[in-house]
Amino acid sequence: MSERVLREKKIGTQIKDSELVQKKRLQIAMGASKLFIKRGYYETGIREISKATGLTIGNLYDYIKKKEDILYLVFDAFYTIWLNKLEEEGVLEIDDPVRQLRDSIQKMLELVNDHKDMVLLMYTESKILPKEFLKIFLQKESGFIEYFEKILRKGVERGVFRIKDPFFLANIIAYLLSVEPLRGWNLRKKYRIAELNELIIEFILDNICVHPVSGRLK
Amino acid sequence: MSERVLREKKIGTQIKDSELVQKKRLQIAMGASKLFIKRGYYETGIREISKATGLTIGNLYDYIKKKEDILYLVFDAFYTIWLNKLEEEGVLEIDDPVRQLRDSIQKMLELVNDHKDMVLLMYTESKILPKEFLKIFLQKESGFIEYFEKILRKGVERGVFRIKDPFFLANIIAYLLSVEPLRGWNLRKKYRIAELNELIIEFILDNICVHPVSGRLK
Amino acid sequence: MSERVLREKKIGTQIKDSELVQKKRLQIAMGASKLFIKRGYYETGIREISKATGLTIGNLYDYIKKKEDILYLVFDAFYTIWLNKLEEEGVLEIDDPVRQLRDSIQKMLELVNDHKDMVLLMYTESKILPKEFLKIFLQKESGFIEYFEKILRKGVERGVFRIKDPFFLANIIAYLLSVEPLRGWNLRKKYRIAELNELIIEFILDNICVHPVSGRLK
Amino acid sequence: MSERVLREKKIGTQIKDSELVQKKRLQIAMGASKLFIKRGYYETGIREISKATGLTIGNLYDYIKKKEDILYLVFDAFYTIWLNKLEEEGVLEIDDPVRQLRDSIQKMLELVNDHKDMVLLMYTESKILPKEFLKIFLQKESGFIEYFEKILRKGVERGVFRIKDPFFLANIIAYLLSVEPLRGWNLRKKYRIAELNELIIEFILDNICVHPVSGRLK
DNA sequence: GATGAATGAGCATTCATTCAT
DNA sequence: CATGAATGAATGCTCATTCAT
Repeated sequence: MSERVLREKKIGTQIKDSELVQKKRLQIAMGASKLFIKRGYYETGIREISKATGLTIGNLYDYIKKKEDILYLVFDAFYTIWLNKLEEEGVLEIDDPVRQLRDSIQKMLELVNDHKDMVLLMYTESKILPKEFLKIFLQKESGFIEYFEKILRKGVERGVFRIKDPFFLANIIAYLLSVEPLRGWNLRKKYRIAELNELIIEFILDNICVHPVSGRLK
Repeated sequence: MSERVLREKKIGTQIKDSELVQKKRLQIAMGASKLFIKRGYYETGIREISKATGLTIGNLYDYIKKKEDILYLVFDAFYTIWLNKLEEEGVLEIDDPVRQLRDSIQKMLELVNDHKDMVLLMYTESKILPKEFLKIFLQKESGFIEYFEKILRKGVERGVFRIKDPFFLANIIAYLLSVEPLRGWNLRKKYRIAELNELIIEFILDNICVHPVSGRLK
Repeated sequence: MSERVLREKKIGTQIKDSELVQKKRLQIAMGASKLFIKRGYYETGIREISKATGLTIGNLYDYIKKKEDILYLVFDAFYTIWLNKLEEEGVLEIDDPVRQLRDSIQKMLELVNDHKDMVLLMYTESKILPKEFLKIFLQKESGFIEYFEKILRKGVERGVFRIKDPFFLANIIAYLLSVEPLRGWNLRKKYRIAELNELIIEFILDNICVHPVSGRLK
Repeated sequence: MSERVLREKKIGTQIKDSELVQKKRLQIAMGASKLFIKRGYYETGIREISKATGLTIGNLYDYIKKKEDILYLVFDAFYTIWLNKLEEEGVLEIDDPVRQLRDSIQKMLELVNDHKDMVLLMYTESKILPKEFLKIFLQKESGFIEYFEKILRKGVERGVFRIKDPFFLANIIAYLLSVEPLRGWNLRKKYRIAELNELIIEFILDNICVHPVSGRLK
């Protein structure tokens, strides 16, 4: 997604078998994510997490140092999953900026909609992350925004986009991807997911493209 | 802001003197808000709130039933303050839709920037509100969106706005008002507040207005 | 015992009624001391202490900050008790150095023997005290040694004691008072308490006095 | 040191190769002793001991049954070391009781001063030893006291010591050897080690000898 | 004989809430 | 109405010990 190398900050552990560590941490992330989504970080106890992950409490703590680390594990796991999904989709290699932007937004909206609870969790609980992990988290997010910025600049160079400030717009686009998780309570009154996604894409592209692209306008 | 009557949901209390109740509840809201902003809801204890508000713990519980109620008191107090501020500003009575929209957004962005921590708190902690209070909270938010929707419809009628879906756009506008609190960590790298506000206003208006209005374009 | 003022280091508390604080802290000290003596500091849990003191755990923690504080409370209570006992005995006002020394040692040995477990506890667990409290504890102990030093110096001035180094000897005397708690396992094989005390007193006085005083020698 | 046979109480083990057992147990004792001295028995975890000894936890438990056993291993190892040291020094064979007593005390004081932390540990933590091991520990200590008692009796027979009760005095002498570890916090304010040792030796000998021996008195 | 991951009871401590005064 | 001491279940976390490999 970005050339910048995101050095993986490692949570300390005594366990020596590093494959096992990875496996169990994924297990923890998957088990805990459901609970965090359902009841929030603070209302979820270690005992519940232990039960949900199938690890005993002591064993759980062989793979983390503090409860907060679990939140990082959860966020990290989903980020990884999402990045893999996007790569699989092939949007990273599309040459035409208009199509690349449209498809990227489309795919990401689908991703967000499939995991809206997780997105919401990230917005509401990322403040809990230990500072070092918060930094990594925001860095990954930054890489994500840079991806949009690059597409926008490419489009400007090729004369298909008319944009005053690609950095600003990239941030806005990234932000708009999360309307549903954050404002869904109101938007869901009127639109179904697919409609909403269509509206968002149009809203962005109409604003940017030199030649109208919106399907509906035709 | 909205004709819809927002029936005040009352928190139960044994105290008879209703003026006293109102006074103390404001006292609680103001004292607690600082703490919630600084350390979050869960990390703020009742004892701290008691100290910050100048009420003894027992007395505090004469005006609330559960800790969660305090969060509602806080949110409610700020909503009231903000609505009053907006009314004072006179934007509600502006006739020209373009000017009214521009000024409304401008004022609200200023309000948001003066209280970005509180806005962030509302986004991150509103999930904690007891369901009944969450409903009220979202209703008030709805009224707020309706206000934008009305301006937009007025502009469409008068032929100064070209908008496909005023409801959708009103939601997007309301959502965009909070970019700074939610995405500030990245945007602050490049822009000062005033610049950012300018960019947001342009972004919205350029998208809507039949005749270009953006200052910079001229 | 010493003119030096031992400023009481206060353990923090939220409780406002300071008489209550004193009462409850004594209650804690008395309850906990038995447990510490029986099973040691580390093997005694807060839950046991709660039960033994008749305070609920939460209430217990209204009067202390950490478990370690309880140890200080225990030591402090006994020090106070012992000092009062010694004052009551009237040994502080005896004028004749020989008689004052003999009676002081006698009384203190009795005190030590009545509380040998507590003395042992103080030797074995004082290392656990928070540094600030350990300092106070040792200061009190110092005052105690100074008391002996003064008697010794008085005796030297009056020509009834022949002593090279009163400070050293005062330390030795204070140390010898605790033979029974620390070496009792071996001494008890042969002596009853009274005999042992007599032996200790003789051992010290024979070593110091210009004119033989030992009862047995007469 | 004593004719009494101290039957070595064996800690159970499944390991057949008894030389290996001895080697590993010494390894454990040496590694653990440093930790116990630095942080005390209770604050030292098995994992730390495992690391410090270079044995994996599982392997550690092949040579002990409970954590307490390690304490015994530590105490035992040092006792052995000390006894060997004393034998090497040749004090056991000195014929003249005055010289033998003086040299024995001197050597032991040096030993104690070289290992004051270990001596202190023995005083403060020996209560933790399983009863069976505590008994052995005290028996060894007894043998040690008997050694002094014998010298004293020999001196009495030869008319160079005037002592009422050699058993009592032997206990006192053994006890006085540990003043520094136990009362050092106060004595160190005024004396350096060598001075203190000199004072202790004088104090004992002056008390015992028919003819004054103290170097300083001359 | 050696390894180290797994166990889970146990620990000290916190904190929203109550209620006698 | 106000006070603040009392409650005790629940929390995050540790650690001696075991046992399958």
